[in-house]
Amino acid sequence: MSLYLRLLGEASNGAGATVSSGELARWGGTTSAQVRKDLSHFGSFGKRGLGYSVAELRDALQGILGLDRRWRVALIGAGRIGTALMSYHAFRERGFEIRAVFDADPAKLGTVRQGLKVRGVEKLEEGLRRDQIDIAIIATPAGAAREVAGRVVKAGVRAILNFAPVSIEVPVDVALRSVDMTVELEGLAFALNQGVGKKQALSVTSGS
Amino acid sequence: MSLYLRLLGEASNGAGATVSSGELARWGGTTSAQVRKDLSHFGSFGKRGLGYSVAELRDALQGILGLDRRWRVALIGAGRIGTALMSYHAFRERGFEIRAVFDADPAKLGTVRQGLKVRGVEKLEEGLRRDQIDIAIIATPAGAAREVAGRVVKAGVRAILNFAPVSIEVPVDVALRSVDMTVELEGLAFALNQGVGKKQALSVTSGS
DNA sequence: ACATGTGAACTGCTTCACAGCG
DNA sequence: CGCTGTGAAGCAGTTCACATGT
Repeated sequence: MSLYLRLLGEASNGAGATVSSGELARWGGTTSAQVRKDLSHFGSFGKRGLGYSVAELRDALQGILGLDRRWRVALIGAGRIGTALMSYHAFRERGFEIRAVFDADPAKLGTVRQGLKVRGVEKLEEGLRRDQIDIAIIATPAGAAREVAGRVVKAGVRAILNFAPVSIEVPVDVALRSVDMTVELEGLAFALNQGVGKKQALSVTSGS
Repeated sequence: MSLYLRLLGEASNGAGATVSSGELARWGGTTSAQVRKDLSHFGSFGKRGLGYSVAELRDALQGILGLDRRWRVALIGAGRIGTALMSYHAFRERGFEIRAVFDADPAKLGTVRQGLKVRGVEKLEEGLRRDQIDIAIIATPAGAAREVAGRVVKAGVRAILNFAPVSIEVPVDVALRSVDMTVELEGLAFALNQGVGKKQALSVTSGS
């Protein structure tokens, strides 16, 4: 749960050098037992009677989540969402470096955005391999997403973040995450329709 | 699960007028029993020995998900992500209309983007109420997200879609969804770190 | 005394298996 | 005969409760 890592980052400002499972729980909207189970699954980081050292726990989580190294990311699709992602500083801060950008539109080919030259999709496989890309972000129109995903997988990339509003199938040895804003909005509409505000609530967040 | 609705939309091109639970399952990456359970939870839409009528099921799901009406959406934050969302046609197609845009930057105040005039955040509460906003999308920098969320809730909006990379707390009678791209990438990094490609896979999608 | 770490009970969801209807 | 709808079994993840260590 990379959520904890974020919580720690927020907590380190002003809070003491130690946090209890209860504090983390209140912050994260869960229970203290939940927090302890989650963390204990990876090892024993806490000190009994005290809690968890913020700094220690943060370092441990960074190691577990693989944030102690840099990841090479390719962005496929330089449309509205793609360009927004290029300038999303939170990525770089967390060790995710966008090293390559591809697009099918010849008009965009060769243009430089955020210091990155847009390459043609026909050079996708070659580029992914040459730049040793770890993670591919698909920000193409829905129609192109499936084909792109297939090519990305064939080129040997084993992690895909999909922003296109289509379901994508990948081999079991490829990690896939989909961010579908329409689905999220529909979830909210559903909640409102069921009568949030009457007695029941809905609060969903995706975790690691 | 609004995922089914999307699948139906994709299936309606070319496929027959009827689908079996097995077909939906393969498309959605689950099992036939799962599909039947999910759908049966809201009623009996299928015909035994045949399957589900694509058109009938789609209409039923639209009703359940509240997509038979239009939802009034406000966008708070007209930065990179915000502007990308404004031109995201999939929203409008699904009945989500962005009716108001707010931003704190005086330079953007009054400018028109995608046919929407940017208003100052100080008029947030007034605007939300006047335009009878159903859903607020928070696309502000991380630092401002919490304050904005609080004001939105106080103004009576009961559904929030948060794009800022911070955890937000809302009363139980407010529906909240968070789209955190950094968390998604971290999830992928974690999967790669654990050795996807060895024997285990990770495939996560958020549903309704 | 305080807060972790963990076995035990529990809850909710997924899978199985089959009766029933077209 | 095929596929749905659903009770029953199985499983994973959460909550409870307490023993243990500082």
